[in-house]
Amino acid sequence: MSTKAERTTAYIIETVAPVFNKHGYVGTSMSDLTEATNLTKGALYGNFENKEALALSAFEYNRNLLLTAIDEHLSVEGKAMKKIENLIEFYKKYDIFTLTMGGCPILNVGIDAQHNNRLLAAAAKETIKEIEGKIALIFESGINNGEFKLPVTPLQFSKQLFTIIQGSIAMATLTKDRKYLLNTVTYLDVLIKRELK
Amino acid sequence: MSTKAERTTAYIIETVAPVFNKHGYVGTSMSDLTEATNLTKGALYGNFENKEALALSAFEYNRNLLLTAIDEHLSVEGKAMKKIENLIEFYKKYDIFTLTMGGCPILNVGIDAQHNNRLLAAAAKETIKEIEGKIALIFESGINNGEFKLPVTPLQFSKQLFTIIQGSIAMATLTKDRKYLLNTVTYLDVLIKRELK
DNA sequence: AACAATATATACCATACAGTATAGATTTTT
DNA sequence: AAAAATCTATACTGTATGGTATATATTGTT
Repeated sequence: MSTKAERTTAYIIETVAPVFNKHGYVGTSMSDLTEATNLTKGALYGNFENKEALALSAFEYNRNLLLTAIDEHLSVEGKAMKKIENLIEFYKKYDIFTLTMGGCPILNVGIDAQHNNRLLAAAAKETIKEIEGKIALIFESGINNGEFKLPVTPLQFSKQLFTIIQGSIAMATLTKDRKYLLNTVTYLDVLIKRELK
Repeated sequence: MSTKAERTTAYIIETVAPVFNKHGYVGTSMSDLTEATNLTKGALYGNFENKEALALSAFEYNRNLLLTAIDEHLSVEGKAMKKIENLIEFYKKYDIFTLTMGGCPILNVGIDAQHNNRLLAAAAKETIKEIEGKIALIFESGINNGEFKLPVTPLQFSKQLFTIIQGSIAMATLTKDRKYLLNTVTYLDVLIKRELK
């Protein structure tokens, strides 16, 4: 069983993660965090070196939630195409999935940190690379199984797929209209099946 | 000819716009702005009511630069398809276009302001609507001229087109890799020609 | 149960923040 | 060129910021 201190650290990260994700690194103050956690500065600074360390842990937490969800949807039984379809279904409801964390962490943190925090910006970039890699692996297996052929390399196809997904996430976020997710991600489904021969 | 005060106001907006666009509303301090403009607080507060008014004017300035560029590319001589192609060419070099303003104002301001400033968030949303409307008009004219047919309404097609464009802008920004713009926007070109029959 | 180790609360620091009052400088108008 | 209007610099609010020192509680260990 975990120690009290470990559970407190975990509690802080969980509680703080949506606050950072919503309001950004500079937009989140230490008092925002003491308020959210109902802890004092002493507790926060006892468990984390500074605000930046907190923000990095918070992003890592959200990132792990996302990567785990993606892994789950990609590890469904069946052919490669089935796995991709399952991932697309996940992204149709991505707004609901990211509701508790306060929006897409890649987009929010990545854009927010761009000119404000190198480490956070790098972490967001790295997460994109990981997701693209995961999707590319599925396409690769589909090719190796003779399931389909791709017009470009698996990684390139994965990048373009994820670009369209990220576009619909951005648009749904910016306009507060989930139809962008539904429509464009649905279109993506049609698109892929037409492209894979 | 314009008065000195008007020119100062214009100078402030121009100078301040990229700062706000890069660092966001909360991430930009009044002293950042006095530094950038080489003016004092007195000058800034003499010309603008407060920080929010400055940020709104700054966004409006960037937004106008963008809308003007889009208008220019859509008003090229020729058929509707030619206009769309011209717009796509513009977005291939969008990173260069937005270099001086410090990135895409819609994405930066829209995401940054999401949970920090209602007016800015609404302004970004409104700008998206305007752009989608402009593109939809071109598709509409193409249909009316008998140039092509669309599988969905002009506005819906425009929305999906812009979603993919905004996706490649987001990805290019987050990864600092302009290939996302080149590749996905190029793919978009192929896609449209296949879709329009 | 007593002790050592650790975690948290309180009070505080220097600095930075948005915003203001006012005096002096510069335009604009007459 | 003088007067009125306007713009800008300076000096100053009060408050909030991230971070720290230290005393007090709370845990974990023996």
